[in-house]
Amino acid sequence: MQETSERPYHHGDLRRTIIETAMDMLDEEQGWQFTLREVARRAGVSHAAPYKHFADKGALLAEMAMLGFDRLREQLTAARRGAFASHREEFLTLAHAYVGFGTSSPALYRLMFGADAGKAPDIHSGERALAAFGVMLETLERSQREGVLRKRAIQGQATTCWALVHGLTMLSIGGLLRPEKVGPDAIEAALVTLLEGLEE
Amino acid sequence: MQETSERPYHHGDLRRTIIETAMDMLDEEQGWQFTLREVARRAGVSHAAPYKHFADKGALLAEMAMLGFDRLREQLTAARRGAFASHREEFLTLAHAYVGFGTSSPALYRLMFGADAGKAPDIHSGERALAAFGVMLETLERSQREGVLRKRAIQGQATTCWALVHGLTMLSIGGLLRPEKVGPDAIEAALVTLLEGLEE
DNA sequence: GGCGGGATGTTTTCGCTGTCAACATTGACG
DNA sequence: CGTCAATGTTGACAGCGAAAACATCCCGCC
Repeated sequence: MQETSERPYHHGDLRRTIIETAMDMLDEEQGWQFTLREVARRAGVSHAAPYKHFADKGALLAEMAMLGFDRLREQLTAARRGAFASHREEFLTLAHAYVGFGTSSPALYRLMFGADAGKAPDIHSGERALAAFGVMLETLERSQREGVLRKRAIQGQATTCWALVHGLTMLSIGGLLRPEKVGPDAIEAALVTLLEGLEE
Repeated sequence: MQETSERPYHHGDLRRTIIETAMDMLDEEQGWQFTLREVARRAGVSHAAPYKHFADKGALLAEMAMLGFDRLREQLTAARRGAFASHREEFLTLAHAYVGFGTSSPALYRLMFGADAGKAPDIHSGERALAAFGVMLETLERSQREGVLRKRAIQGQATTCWALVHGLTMLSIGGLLRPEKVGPDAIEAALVTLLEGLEE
């Protein structure tokens, strides 16, 4: 009854296991400096096994980034599902969901927008990333159609929102928006200020 | 007349040379994956020489990030020196200088705000970094004193500005604000929208 | 039923890296 | 003039990403 060596030669679902293990390490190490060999070790396979599923480490990171965009989209659509008293409340909820995603998965968020992601040419043009951005854009468009926002080029307004929220997220991740530095409600204040610039 | 071996045993100013070489490679490789050994090679010294000046690669990167904050401060103060027709013009000039710094030194900017920088605990609390942030803060405070802005907590307004500008810079660096994607004046539009939220 | 090939995993090997320790050279200061 | 600290060099070590050669297994086809 020696079950230590029961492991079959083929893992069965290594690709998924590798991604999950790598995701765990991304969180633990707060960065993607983790070793592909260590991922393999944790997954219980030889150090070269991952190369049967990913051309190189960059390919694995790219896949992880995509997964990040999927999760972001899910989290945003989930946040939008509620009933809102006002456009303003809806906007704020969505924005907080976005920032919350980043602060609860800081390393993943950084990976999604990092320089390495930019090297894989179309990470941000792929439909999985665009779907996430789309959630924000739709909400904005609807608000504009209903006359709550100034009628300006929607792209400009979307850029403004996105940049502000992205900036808040990044700064927050970096620990630069801690309450003792910028006050307790800095994020909320920033979002409200943005709204007042957007609204009529 | 063999001047190849004229090199003295001691370099004379290796610390500076290493930093400059590393800065060059930071630009070329669009990231800080460059090799310490390659830096040494280019500097014409042995592969271990850098360790006489930097405890490890992280220490070199931290010093480079500090240098980045120095440059940012210089660029911002330089931009502020002109004469401005309005507070609005001054603000826009400053903001463009900030974004311009980031887009003309993308890898350096990323390094300054990257996760690795966050590991060296006080990179963003050191006076060199705070001096850069201070330029923006001063300008904002002056505008508020002169009654151009809503009188709200200055920290909240500063956070808003900083987050928006930081976000614009990051997105721009990532190539996500290219004119064919978000229109030609997206950055300008975002800044104006922000101003309208800040102003009375 | 068996067999052959493609997918998946392992082992081995390579060059390279960051870091360290031991040693060499030099200039400054007693 | 001698010695010491700062600075540079050489050589070593373990670990890494990647590729090549080899092993195992599952699946469809005869």
